[in-house]
Amino acid sequence: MSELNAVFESTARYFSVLGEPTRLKILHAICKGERCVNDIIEATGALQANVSRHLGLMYQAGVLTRRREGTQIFYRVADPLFVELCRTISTQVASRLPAADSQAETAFGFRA
Amino acid sequence: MSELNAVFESTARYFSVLGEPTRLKILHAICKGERCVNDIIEATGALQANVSRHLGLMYQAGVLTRRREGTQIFYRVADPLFVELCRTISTQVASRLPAADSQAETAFGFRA
DNA sequence: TGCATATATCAGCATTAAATAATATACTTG
DNA sequence: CAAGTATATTATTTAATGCTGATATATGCA
Repeated sequence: MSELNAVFESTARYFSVLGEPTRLKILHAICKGERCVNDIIEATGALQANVSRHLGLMYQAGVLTRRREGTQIFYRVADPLFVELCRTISTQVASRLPAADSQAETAFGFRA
Repeated sequence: MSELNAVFESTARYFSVLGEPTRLKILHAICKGERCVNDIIEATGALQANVSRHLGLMYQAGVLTRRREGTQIFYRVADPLFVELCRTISTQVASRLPAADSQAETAFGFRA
């Protein structure tokens, strides 16, 4: 029974990875295919150090995958499940948002 | 483009609801069927006030559903999807946990 | 070898968000 | 009124974020 606590805490940490706007922005930026860090920086408008930290965090959590090509590194979502997850939740969440319904459909490539 | 930020923030808040060990413990406690608050308090070992707050939080987030019967209130998971979600993630997460594999199968009623 | 580019990492700081505990109080129903 | 829950308050603590800036690593190219 007590060992389950470890599972709960790890799982919580996992969900927390997805519980941050900037990281969702990053996921959104690469949900249609891999992108190099520079592209992600531009897409999110965040600072390089911050983007790198978030990418490293998501990579370690197993949400993202890396691939090096020359001097740049391409990130992609490890499992399509994550994107679908974000899409599902964001669609449901957006349906409760005032007058943001139209935008919901563009998040995470819904029907894009 | 800027309105998407609202979606990202709401979605992040949503995932954050699942990103807390005590709340996952609560979900685990009621994943097989509805439970009254007292049962949940016992199952989690948390204080009544805290449990109530977590329950209220998850209820408002749309994760839980309420039902009153006399003086007690029964909570249940709003959508089986959530439980499956937790099960999926916790199973994957637990597979990386040292020597906790056996426990993973009991979390959120996996193969129970 | 040496330099430039792309990315990662680290440190320090200010701010904010959230959790917990503890306690008290209010509400609802029988 | 009693039992079961919800809510509110306060204090404390923990942790995450962003920013700035500096530094480190890896690759490619001259």
